[in-house]
Amino acid sequence: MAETNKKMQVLQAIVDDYVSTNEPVGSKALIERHKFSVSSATLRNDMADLERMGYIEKPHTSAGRIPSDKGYREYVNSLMKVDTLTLEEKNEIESRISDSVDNFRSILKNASMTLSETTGLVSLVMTPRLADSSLKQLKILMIEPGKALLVMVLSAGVVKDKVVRIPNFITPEQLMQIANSVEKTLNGKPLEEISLITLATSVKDTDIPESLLNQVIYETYTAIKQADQLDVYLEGEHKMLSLPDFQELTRARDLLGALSHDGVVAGYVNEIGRDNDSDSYMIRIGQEITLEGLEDCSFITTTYKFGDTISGNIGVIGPKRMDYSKVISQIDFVRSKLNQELKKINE
Amino acid sequence: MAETNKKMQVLQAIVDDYVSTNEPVGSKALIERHKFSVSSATLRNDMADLERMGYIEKPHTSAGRIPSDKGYREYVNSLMKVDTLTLEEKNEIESRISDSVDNFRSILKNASMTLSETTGLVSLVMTPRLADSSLKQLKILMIEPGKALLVMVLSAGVVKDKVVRIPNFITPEQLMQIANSVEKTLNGKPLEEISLITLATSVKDTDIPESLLNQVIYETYTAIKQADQLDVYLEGEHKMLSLPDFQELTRARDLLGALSHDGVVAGYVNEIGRDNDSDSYMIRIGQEITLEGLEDCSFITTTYKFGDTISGNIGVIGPKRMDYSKVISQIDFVRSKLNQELKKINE
DNA sequence: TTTGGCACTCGAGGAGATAGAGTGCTAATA
DNA sequence: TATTAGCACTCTATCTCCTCGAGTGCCAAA
Repeated sequence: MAETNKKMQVLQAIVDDYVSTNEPVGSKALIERHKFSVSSATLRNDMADLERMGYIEKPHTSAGRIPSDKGYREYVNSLMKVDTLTLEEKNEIESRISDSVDNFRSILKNASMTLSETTGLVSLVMTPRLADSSLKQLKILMIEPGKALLVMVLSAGVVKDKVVRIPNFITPEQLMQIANSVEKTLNGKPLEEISLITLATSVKDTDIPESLLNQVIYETYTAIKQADQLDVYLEGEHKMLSLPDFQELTRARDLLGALSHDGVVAGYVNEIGRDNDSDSYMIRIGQEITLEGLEDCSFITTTYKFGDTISGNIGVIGPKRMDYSKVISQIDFVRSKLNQELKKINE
Repeated sequence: MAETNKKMQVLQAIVDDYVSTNEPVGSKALIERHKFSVSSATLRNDMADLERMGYIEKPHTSAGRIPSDKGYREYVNSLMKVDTLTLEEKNEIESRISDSVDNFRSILKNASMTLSETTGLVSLVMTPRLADSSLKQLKILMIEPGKALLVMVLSAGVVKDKVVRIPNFITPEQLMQIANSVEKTLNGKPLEEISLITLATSVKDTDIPESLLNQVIYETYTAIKQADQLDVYLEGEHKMLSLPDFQELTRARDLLGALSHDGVVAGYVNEIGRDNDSDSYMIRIGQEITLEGLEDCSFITTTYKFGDTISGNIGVIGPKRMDYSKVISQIDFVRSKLNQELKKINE
């Protein structure tokens, strides 16, 4: 066990070095940079073992070693030390975050940009999953004959609206009547429990012709379902081009191509974050990522909170070879500031 | 004059060839591809003249010629022939555009993606400039004590909303009263004419304490001003990496870096499109573009219409070396379909 | 178990050498 | 006077060859 421990120290040193230099690390360089009390030959033996165990690999015979996915995984799980941000870093983040316009979307976008700037990587902030929030208020306003505005206030204060088409000859009074019934039934209902049937029964005892009702009901229903749509703020894609990891332009091309499907990326992040206790970090490394074109990347994501019940994802996408502990602490700080900021607008 | 005409034919051939091959074009290649009834030596003389006149230049002594910015400009202004899309191309565009969700933002985004896909370049679609539209309806809804929702319906059917903070102790009735006064004054007013003073005078004969009024007025004012914000849908940045022009990664980096400031790009496009009669094309080539990092690009933009009065920009950003006439016809078709689609949702 | 020593491997990068496309210029031609 | 053939020259892209050096694995000694 003691010897395993020793080997893990070597692995840790290799990952640290490789992350900071982006060069395959050899036994000699390792001795120089870290004060191991053994010779390079001994280290070579350990490294050969680590390779046999699958933690590291060599690009070619006469090169140093680089961590494998498994190596990174081990590093992330047990080896890396927690990094703390300097005061300047914190101030920088704090001042960036705090000068958002006080509007939900801007705050998220701003948080995403801040995160990308501080990490130098691609950042990702997603709007909250609303499926498990509930409808606090529903208003239907007549805009003009044939058109109405549906305003939904969800729990935790998110507001969504949609212009919907209604029969031309519905009068404002009739609409109001429908609206009142619908509102009464739906207010407070979790979004997921709302179905066409709930809606239809809510208005069945009015004296408005059914043909009129149906269209309004249907439009309302789709509007509610659409409210749940995930938006994603992906920032800093171009920063990947500056990293030594994606200098090969075919790689860079594939990478940016994959990132351009932000919906796909968001869906994936949503997936891996689905049943995760909040506050913890989801980390996916290299081949663990099942998205085409992102096999050389790592995802680090966590959740931010908006109100008591709903939460969204925030994180970064970077090369496998990234400073995991630093990035995690950066995400962590941005996340906490984001939480504060959101709390502010939510009273 | 006839000889100038001849030279211009040569210039046209050079641009055509260079655009399609991306290789400096030499006198011999030119003879082969186009049926000029002269020898390569004669052509060489003409080319030397064209170079003296500034229309073409050579990368180095023993290479062929490439068009200069001035050369492209001449080509675009007078030489290129109008391209027409094939039926398949039209169908492709049409089917893509027509399956948008019927919601303003989605339609614009979808148009942008379609344009990027068909041209293979970066597309750009901006939300309309609303400054010269007017406020058709203003509604203020109480969400909960201390918070209200401001809904603005602008001329041409655009809807904007914003959650605003109001004094805690304002009652729904008081808010309604304020709202009524404000609505009465503002309805129909062009956004530009609305000022804090207009707002303040609109409510001065109510019996609500001024301190309450002020905050509501102020929030309303900023909300209205913010409604004018330009959004931009920039799609397909990564496609630039596939073009032979940006194979040098420093170039690619600069380019994508510049494009990542979508606000700046949008501002620029807005600027050049400001006083332009609709339906015409704004074309900016190479150095004509005053944005850092985009000196090797060209912008082609035009306007789409939403309703009778307001309009937004649509266009592409590509390398100087692009098939101008083809791209223009592609933009044109997408634009016309977009106009149709927007008309549909606007009744 | 560790270490020094040694032969071996392989890629990065530099130095020529060559081919080929293109040019400008001159002198002959219609 | 405009056009053309011919020719010397230029420059880059590409290929091959070579060397350097970091790194390895393994063996034998400590």
